[in-house]
Amino acid sequence: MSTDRLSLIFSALADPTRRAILARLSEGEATVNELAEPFDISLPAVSRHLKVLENAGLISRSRNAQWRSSKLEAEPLREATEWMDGYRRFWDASFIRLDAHLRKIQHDLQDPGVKQ
Amino acid sequence: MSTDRLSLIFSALADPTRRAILARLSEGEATVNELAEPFDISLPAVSRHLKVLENAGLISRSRNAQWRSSKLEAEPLREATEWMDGYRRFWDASFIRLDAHLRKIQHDLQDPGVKQ
DNA sequence: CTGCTAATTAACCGATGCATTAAATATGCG
DNA sequence: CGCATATTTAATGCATCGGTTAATTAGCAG
Repeated sequence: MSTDRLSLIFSALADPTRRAILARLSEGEATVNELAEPFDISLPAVSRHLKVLENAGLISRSRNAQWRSSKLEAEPLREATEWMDGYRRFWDASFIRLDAHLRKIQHDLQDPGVKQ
Repeated sequence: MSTDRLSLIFSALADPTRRAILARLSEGEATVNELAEPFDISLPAVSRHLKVLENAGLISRSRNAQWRSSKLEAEPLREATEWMDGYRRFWDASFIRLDAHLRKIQHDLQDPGVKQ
């Protein structure tokens, strides 16, 4: 029960079919049938992938007659990126340089003016 | 079978305990016992979380006597962020403005110089 | 109302995930 | 060697996941 938001987002993204669906939706809204077309899985399976994406906030859906259109909602990706940014200094080259620089300054303050 | 790298990374990140372990490791290497301490789950459970993180490339491990030390490896976070960057224009305000700007330029080229 | 199309829900199934406890393995030390 | 500590593996249980087919719901068109 009570799964936190970030877990919902990451586990929604953990499935390749769902990521493919998001990729398709980045080109525009689509109905369930349209989304299902490229995959050789059944319609109910796609329908449940969409529910997972919706629960994670990654898509929203609207009804137009008997068609349900899905739309990409990228806010959760912002949240996930924000979380990862907390680790940026461990992998981003420019951040690593900044880190080293700050460490050097720190060092120089404690042990200033080494000649040569 | 043959799970792709991104899926491994995202599903490793989908568990709150594992994210907490990464957070702890961002402050420095730690042994299994040290990592287990804040949680009220068994040692074997922690051990398996570490295996998941290792399989995703998010940590590396070394042995020192009977202690196994885990170290954060952030490269997979770079990969995940890179994937998300493909969607940046959908959520990053400055990217959205850029998008609008580019669209305007495109429009002006086709329909130039509307006076006043 | 009937029938058609779109989509979801129900019922089921096998695989995987995450936890447990108990047993096994690895390493250093007296 | 024999023991203590650190960690992993084995065996097990239960819940969730991702798929299926069959049945149901929703909306429009005649």
